Amino acid sequence: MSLPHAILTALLEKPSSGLELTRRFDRSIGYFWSATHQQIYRELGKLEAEGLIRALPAEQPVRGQKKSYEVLPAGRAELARWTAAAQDPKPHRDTLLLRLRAAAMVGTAGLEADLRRHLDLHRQQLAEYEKIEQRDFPPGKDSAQDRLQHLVLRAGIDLETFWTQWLEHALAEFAELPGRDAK
Amino acid sequence: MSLPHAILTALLEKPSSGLELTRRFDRSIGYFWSATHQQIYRELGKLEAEGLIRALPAEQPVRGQKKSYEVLPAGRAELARWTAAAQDPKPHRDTLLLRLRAAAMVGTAGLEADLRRHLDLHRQQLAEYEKIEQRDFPPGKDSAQDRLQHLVLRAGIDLETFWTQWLEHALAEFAELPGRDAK
DNA sequence: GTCCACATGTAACTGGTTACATGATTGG
DNA sequence: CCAATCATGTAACCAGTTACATGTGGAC
Repeated sequence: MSLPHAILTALLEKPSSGLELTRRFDRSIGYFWSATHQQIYRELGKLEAEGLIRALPAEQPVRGQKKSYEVLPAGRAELARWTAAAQDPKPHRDTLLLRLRAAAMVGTAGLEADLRRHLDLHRQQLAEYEKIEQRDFPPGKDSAQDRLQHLVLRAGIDLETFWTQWLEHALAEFAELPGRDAK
Repeated sequence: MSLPHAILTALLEKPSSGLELTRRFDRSIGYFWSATHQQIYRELGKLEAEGLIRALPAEQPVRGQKKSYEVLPAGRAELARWTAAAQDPKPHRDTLLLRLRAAAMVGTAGLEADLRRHLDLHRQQLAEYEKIEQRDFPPGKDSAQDRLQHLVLRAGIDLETFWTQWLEHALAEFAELPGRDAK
């Protein structure tokens, strides 16, 4: 039950239309909560029906016509409630680790190439985050909002750093494995 | 499409019944691919129907009676195929980071307590992983299988280390935030 | 003989993904 | 006026979650 709250957050940051939201879910917010445009439109409909957001301009119930939304007080209240409520961490699901464990049983043939590819992807993501950090968080900016958003970005940077290091370590191990395609 | 492969891996490590698998998905495998017993029974049915696994002993189609499975050659082949196939990383979804970003808009009231709770949970998990590392991977054990499994555990340890550090950092930031319940 | 733990399942629901449909606007 | 792009949506499907159902076997 987090997508609606992700959308509320995005709309509080800036009132937007469905497509604008979709674009922002491809960067920024999407870095830790991804969503497709289909999900977003579906959810916008629900949120509007529940009275948490409303369409901005003079009614435009026309298909193909831009429709922007803003958060209503009830929406802000719901987001505050949800943010403060205790939540248990969701169980992990990581395919790459699973594949490594599978490789311990059926052999590592073919896996190495994909590890390299992932390493590359993580390096790119890391570079992107670091660019964002330099652009959006210069030394001066440290209001409460800035600090919190910076903290989130920091998590992204540290996570990507972890993955690149771990993948480098894994590839090094692969290199000195006895039977490269061991049963 | 990873649950069946998680089960195949677990069954290759050791033929098991549904409940035994469930227990192992609460530790070990479950640390990076969790599953409930309902999922597991459903999937065991499918895998058997597809001829990737088979029930072990003299047919026991009795409810409430233990039924163990083993992997068939076709199952092993499918697992090897899947392990080697290129796969794109799945989009991230992290509620805690989302809540922090929401807090930048609606205030941090109430969030701090839950961060502390999460910090505690991650510390416990880290301690558990480290215990497992000492127990299962003493200096001598370094066959190809051991190395691969150790690599997976290493990822778990490093991830929990990252989270504990990040949460400590986040809590420190909270402590010196100007308006503790800033709008 | 009753209770409880072990063991296997069914059913309904929710959230995310994939594929497709449709209208509006703009540049050539 | 045609293609490309912007923009909003529908529908079918799939995986994971939650709630519940049912049977066995041993302890008391």
